[in-house]
Amino acid sequence: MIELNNIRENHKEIIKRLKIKNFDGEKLISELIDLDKKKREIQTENDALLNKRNTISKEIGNLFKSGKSEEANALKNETKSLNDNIQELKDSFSELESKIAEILYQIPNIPNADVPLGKTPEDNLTIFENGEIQELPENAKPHWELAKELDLIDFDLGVKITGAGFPVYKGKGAKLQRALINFFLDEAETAGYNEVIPPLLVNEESGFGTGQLPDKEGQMYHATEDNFYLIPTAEVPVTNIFRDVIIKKEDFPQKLTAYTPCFRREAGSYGKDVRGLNRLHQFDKVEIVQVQHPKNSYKALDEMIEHIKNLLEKLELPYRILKLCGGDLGFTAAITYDFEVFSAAQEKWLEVSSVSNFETYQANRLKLRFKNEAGKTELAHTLNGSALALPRIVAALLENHQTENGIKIPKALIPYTKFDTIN
RNA sequence: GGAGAUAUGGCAGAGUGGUCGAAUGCGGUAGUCUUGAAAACUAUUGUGCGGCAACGUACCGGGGGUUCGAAUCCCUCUAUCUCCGCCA
Repeated sequence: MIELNNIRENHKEIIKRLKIKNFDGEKLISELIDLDKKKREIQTENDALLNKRNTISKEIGNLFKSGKSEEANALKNETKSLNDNIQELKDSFSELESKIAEILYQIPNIPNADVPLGKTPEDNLTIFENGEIQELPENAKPHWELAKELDLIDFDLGVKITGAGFPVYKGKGAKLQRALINFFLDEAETAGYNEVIPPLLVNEESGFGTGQLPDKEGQMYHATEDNFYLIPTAEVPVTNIFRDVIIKKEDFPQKLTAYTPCFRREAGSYGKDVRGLNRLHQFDKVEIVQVQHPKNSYKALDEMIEHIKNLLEKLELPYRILKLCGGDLGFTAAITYDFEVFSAAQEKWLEVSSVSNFETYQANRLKLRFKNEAGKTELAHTLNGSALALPRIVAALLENHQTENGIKIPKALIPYTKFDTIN
């Protein structure tokens, strides 16, 4: 969430910037400033009372020690009314505090000044395009047909075992998954990321830390018995490694990568868009996460973009990079770049990666800080990106690399699949 | 799942009602000494909130209670450890 200090000092600028996200923060923020002012007044008042009580208590102690119990008992009465007062102030203080928190949770991250204006995905800015969009043979098929014919993925079997959106990968289809995961992890390691294997279920606190909670619990599966959530992305457990951490500045940057399955409920979308691998409830993803000194976070973002470009080029897929417009930007992101690959047989672009800088928004929730040059604690910046999400990559690989003799595996991937064709 | 024990600063570890934000040791930082380093010595060294600051205030696993006053007493939750059971 946004830092209260920042809102106190720059509320006009913040309201203006939030408009890029099509978020009207005027009312909430003025309410916030009001509550904050009241809260500080109460604290000052209460601190003075507490000070008084502490002083008196000490005196009582001393009096008892020197045997003057009558005087001590007289003082006791004095603290009675003080305590009533203190309790009252304490109550209104915590009430104000929770009201403030509640409002802060409702305000999205401030978009970077560089974020383009716009309301819908159509307004996203294509900033880069690479790779030939190849001519496919006349009888080119979409991936769900290819997957069925080649017996790579069994969607119906998944329906039987669990439900729609939980496919079963078989034979070379399963091996292709494993190959991609290993390929992505190796590439991330080469780029300096340390691999971790985090839990796939997280507690409530972790959900708050990265911004899935409150309000967005609908996207997550919830194990109510133990109040755990199935992770929608490795971002959640991996970023929460740094919850409540003060890192040494020489430990910057922190670069982690993790392969995990991801679970998304994603209710409410039907039809062609969710066909085959386009949208699943369970899918595999390799995530990259960075914790950075604020000075370097945008450099790190560029580096992450380069990393993902490299992956797509090695997979020989035509892709483009979009800079998300304000309206399409996520709640917690300051800026986001989406990577899309072209699905030849479906004749559309599929999102395969999303790279974001959250600046201090998550760090503030996580209390992820470092000591700056002046010795003060300061919030770090967090970033993450998919590198990459598997299903749509698989879809694009099948569709784009289909030939009359089967599916051709890109050269970079053959050492991992140990086969060069699927037929 | 059953029984018992424990939870204190970066770490180890004292502290069982007031003078405790907390002894001591290790570690960190700065300095003295040294050509330099080590050793030794000296000082300093948690976090949040309010305040320009002085300073005030809160925090001893979390929450609640008793008390004029709680790290210390009571209740409760959670985590860890040991033993038993079960299991991969």
